[in-house]
Amino acid sequence: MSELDQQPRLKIEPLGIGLGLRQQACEAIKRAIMAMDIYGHPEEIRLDERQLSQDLGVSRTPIREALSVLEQEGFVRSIPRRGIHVVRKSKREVVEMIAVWAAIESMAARLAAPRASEAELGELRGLVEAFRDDPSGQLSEYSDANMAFHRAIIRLGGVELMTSMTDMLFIHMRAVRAVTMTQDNRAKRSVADHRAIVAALTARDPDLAERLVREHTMGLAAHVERHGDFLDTPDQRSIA
Amino acid sequence: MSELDQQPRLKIEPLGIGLGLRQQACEAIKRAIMAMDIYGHPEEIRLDERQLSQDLGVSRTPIREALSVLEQEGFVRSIPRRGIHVVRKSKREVVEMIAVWAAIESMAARLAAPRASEAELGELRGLVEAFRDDPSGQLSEYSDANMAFHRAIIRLGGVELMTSMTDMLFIHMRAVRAVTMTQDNRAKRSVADHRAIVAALTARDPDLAERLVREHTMGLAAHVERHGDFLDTPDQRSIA
DNA sequence: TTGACTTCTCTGGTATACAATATACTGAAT
DNA sequence: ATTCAGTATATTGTATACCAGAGAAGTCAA
Repeated sequence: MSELDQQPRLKIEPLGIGLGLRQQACEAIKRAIMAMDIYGHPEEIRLDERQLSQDLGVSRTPIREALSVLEQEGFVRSIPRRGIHVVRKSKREVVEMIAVWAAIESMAARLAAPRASEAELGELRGLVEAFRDDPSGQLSEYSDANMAFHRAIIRLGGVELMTSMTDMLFIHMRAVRAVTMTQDNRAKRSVADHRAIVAALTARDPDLAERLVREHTMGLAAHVERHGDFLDTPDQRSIA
Repeated sequence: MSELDQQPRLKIEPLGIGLGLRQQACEAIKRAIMAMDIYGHPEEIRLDERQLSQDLGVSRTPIREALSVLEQEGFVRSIPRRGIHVVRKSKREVVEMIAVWAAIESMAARLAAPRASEAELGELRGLVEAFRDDPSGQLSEYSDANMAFHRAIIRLGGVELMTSMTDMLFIHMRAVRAVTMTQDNRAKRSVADHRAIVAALTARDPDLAERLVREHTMGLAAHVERHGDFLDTPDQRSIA
């Protein structure tokens, strides 16, 4: 076994092969979907299997399998003979996703309060204090740090399933984050909430940590409920 | 439009057509997986695409797409040129699923406390009181009623995403339920817990309802943590 | 002029054929 | 006898060809 270390082995990356063409197509399409601003233009975004297949240079078969996965993940919706289109989450769906997120993260915070090491809490504190002053100027950076903070709390809960499930939710909410962050001076208040959450975790208070996380995230849900009408202004009747 | 009503039209169900052959295959395979006792025999359960295709009478293409979905849902795992096998959830994975379930259901209970109508609470009470005496004799029936109770609470939360997400978790835990129910006189204590939960909801106490649901379900998680070693006795090294 | 019917085309759904790879078995050489 | 290598087979991954259904447009009749 020790030969593995001294072996030069020119670590060539299994580029393309070995990972399955389906996963590549899946990732590529997912990136393409996230790259475009779904909520920017109001018309339906349709996906053509043949177009995608010749764009990616592969056959339709892996494209279709990738689209199956994406449909299962909720990114696209396939109507039998009508086409495949990118789903546009309605306000209600976004609010529901935030509620599930709040449920999971608050439980994670409860679990994290006794579990987290001092070092982990230190990292968490670093994520918050980097934007202790008004983050309004660097909203994009703060948005990333914000997500990193919440993901860190969930990770500290020690339940990997929570991490994977919320990661999927976060991907969906990626397009919504930026907009909500700009409204209503939420970024500034967010920092204060985060500091209180870290304090509760440092005090090893599960009940308080759980409550703060829940109220913080459910506050976002209420905010989207009030000001998130832009999500389904065009027509959610076309989907429903 | 009124002609549609008087049209005899022999309402034939779109059996096979109209729903997509993929979904049918997906459902069929899922049912087959759930039908067999996964944790009964220790050997790996392998699935052969061609076998499935000729069993179901369709080509391999829809089978493959169905398996893609099932893999995404966590029922099967596909190793590139090695085959597809049914996943056997490890004890850790089951405990994590229960923890996520607890997170979601406790939040649902919190939301349900102010929302639920008296009629809905009455139905809930009916589910509990049907087994007010010792349910040890009818464990199978009680197991179903137990699941119905928890699903009802989550439904009362009013967040549909919670229902769909936990339904997926429940499907996975279906094989585990029966075993855990028989151990340690859990069924009897379960009834008492459920009655307390209904009382908290009836009293419109969100905090108490949340706490009771959480402690009840996390108690199950702790129970599986202690006595659920049968889940990965054979070899979870073959997967990991 | 308008409405209904027919046809054409575009799209996704399905099936089959082909290619690549991993495993297992067999043979030979040491 | 044991081990290594090569080949064969089995199984999955990919591509292409074909089919069916839905929508739109055009034409004919009232």
